[in-house]
Amino acid sequence: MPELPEVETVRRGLLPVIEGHTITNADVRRPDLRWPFPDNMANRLAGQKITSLRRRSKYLLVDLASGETLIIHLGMSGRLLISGDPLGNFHHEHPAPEKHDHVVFDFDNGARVTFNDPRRFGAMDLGATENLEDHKLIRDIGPEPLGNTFNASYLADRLKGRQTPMKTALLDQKIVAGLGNIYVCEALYRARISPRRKAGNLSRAKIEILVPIIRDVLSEAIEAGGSSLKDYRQTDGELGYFQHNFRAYDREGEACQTPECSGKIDRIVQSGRSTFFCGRCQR
DNA sequence: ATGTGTTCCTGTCCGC
DNA sequence: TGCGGACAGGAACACA
Repeated sequence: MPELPEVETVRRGLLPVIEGHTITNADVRRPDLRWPFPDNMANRLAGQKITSLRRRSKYLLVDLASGETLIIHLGMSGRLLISGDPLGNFHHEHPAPEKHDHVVFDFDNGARVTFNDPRRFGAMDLGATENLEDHKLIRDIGPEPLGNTFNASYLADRLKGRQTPMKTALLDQKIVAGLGNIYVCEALYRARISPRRKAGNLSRAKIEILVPIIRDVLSEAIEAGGSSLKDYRQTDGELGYFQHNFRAYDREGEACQTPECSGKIDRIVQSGRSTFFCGRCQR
């Protein structure tokens, strides 16, 4: 469920709490999430200092002093919760483990980070930091949408000849990293592109419009998440979701907000997932 | 290679 | 209040 902006928000919230700090203990409370945890994960984490905390697409990359990187994916329902008093705001005890608290990390500064994931579509793995680009989970992912290599020329090239609908193309992590169901709907809505439009048929002009819109949608969401970070203590240290106003997503039946458009938001299903769009202004 | 459907798992919500 | 079905922010995998 968390898409790129939510994962980035989690990264930013976690950064001041764990970077430069050492994991004193990792409590691995079940053998797997989506896949089995790597061999000996708890021992490979214990005693390790966090040298940096990065993000690639929807993956959090926790670099360890050992030369390994902990790769974390939140799946649909994964959350990271911070407890303790790492930033010296005020004191409280760690809460007792709750249902679906699968991995608990304790740090030398008193912080505790708990990975909670009811549906267990999340994942964790360890890989050599040096060769992380070649890791199975990372290697085929397309460019970061907020980076320079994601531009109209690149996207045009990737969409060329594709029969798949635009909705599906943008959800494909090999084409562009980090977009999920919500932000694909939002970007296509703002760009007035039909989610059913065959990817290979999208005009160059529309691609030129779409690329900066994808950037805007994601940047705005990160900013909204960032502004909620200040208050993360009040929200029980929960990182993973935040409130955001969507213009099309989950607005079935509501009036289209596009100026001069008298349409309403419809819901259709594409490759098994809900798409929200306005059939009147999105072409 | 490209496109599509299925699958993993739990929780919530809505209609009867 | 209970029950069944639809649905949920992901993505690997199997198969046409």
